[in-house]
Amino acid sequence: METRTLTLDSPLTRKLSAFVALSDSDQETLLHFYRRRRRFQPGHELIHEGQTKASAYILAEGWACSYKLLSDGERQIVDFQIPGDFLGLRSILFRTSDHGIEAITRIEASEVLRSDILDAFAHAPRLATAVLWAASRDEAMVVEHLVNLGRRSAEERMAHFLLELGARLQLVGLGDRTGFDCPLTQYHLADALGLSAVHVNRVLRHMRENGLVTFRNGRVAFDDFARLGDIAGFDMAYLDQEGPRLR
Amino acid sequence: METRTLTLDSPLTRKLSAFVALSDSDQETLLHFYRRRRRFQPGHELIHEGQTKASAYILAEGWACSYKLLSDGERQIVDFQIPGDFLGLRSILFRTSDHGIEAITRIEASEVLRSDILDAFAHAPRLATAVLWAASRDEAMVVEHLVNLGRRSAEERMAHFLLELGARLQLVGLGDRTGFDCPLTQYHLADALGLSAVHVNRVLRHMRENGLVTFRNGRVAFDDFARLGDIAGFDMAYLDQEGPRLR
DNA sequence: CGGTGTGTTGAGTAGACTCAATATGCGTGG
DNA sequence: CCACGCATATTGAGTCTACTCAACACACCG
Repeated sequence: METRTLTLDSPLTRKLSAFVALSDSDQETLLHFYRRRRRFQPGHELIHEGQTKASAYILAEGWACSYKLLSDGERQIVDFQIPGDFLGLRSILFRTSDHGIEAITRIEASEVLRSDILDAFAHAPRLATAVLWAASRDEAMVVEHLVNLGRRSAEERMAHFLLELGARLQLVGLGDRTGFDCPLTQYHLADALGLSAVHVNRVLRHMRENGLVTFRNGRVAFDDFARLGDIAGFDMAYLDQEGPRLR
Repeated sequence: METRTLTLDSPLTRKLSAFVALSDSDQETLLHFYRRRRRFQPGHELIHEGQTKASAYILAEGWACSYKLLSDGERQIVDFQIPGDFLGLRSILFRTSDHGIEAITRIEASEVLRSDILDAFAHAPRLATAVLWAASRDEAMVVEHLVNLGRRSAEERMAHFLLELGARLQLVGLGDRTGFDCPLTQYHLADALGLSAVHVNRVLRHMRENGLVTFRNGRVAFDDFARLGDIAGFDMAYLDQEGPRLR
């Protein structure tokens, strides 16, 4: 029954395989993405907004975030990236990057050149479909984030955000129902949730005092998972990943 | 110099050609997408949130919007679709649709089945790359919308939204520097911008009285394009479409 | 000619913001 | 080992943006 001879257990291979059945040759092509392993310090800007010729990366270790800057100096964090995530895809598909990407912790990542991607698509066409699928799942997360900003109160946003992050981390084995380790500052939360840092602090205090969730010393602890889900209206359907759909 | 014998001038062909040079055979495959022409009344729900087995559509005429509903009955409009736009791609890539799509005006659209897409990707692999490219451009718009909701004031949001819509309509010949015809109600604007309908009304009045823009009787008139762009911090780089990039 | 959808305006409220001061923790250099 | 600086977290006070509720205007349509 087992037709695969290769069992490449990289996070990316696993992620893409969730959408499209990849042949051995497809998987071998993917290997090329892991040739250029890099290491970056916290705060390092991997991709600069407006940069031309940018690379993409596959995150192996640590946290990063993608963001856009506004003319008045404020910033909006679009998404956080955790181990296994692809990062900066749009910045290689387009001439100039429409967003910046910054390391939050010390990170390890494989640099993927524009030519790596395009060659891969040319030699292993199914990869293009697989990447489209993965990119669409990322887009679904951005859309949910957008709903969060547009129609939810500060506390609902926070609840939703922490639950989504928790769910994503669980998928890669970095958290469980009780909580997860989290290197983000309240400024990161503010920039992601469209709030002021001061208000983030107040909201966190309120939620802690109400026995919902405790964010302290780099750890998020879910004190009442069920009630948190109620407040957030958290569905999780959009994070859905199921077995290979295309043979 | 001209290697193409086919000149299929559909909006979608033009859009995809902006990213990837399509062969005659690719373009012929695309033709299959136009077999099932449909017509829908205003308010018709083309895709229901949570629907399984949904189709996608290519919009030929009229306006539509994609949205998500919240448990309390509110809705957040994620994007508006205008002629030439692809609509509901994520709803066929995933088992269940994470968003709804509704006709705003009477519309004409070609229904694209899941199998149409997947067959096309199998027979004309470059199409998968082209669609990935187009989907990424759409994602860039969603990201800019997200920034709008997270970090801009009501007036800035409105300015940015109207300018973006104007720019997109210009690309398909449905508007110019002076303005464009717009079938949206103030409720649509409210649901898109994360504001209450009452506040949308006030903001529009304020902008009209300040000689910025006039939205009346189904027409948006830019009274001071430059100042509007200043207020919005409108860049337009993310809408960028240039000649074929991949041969 | 009344009903329904849309737009308009006023009055009062509340959630989130800004400014400002004060902790707390950590790394570096003396 | 202590002192200092810097980043982050916390709390208070006052303000403002955008919201809710409510009333009314206008147009289109059956």
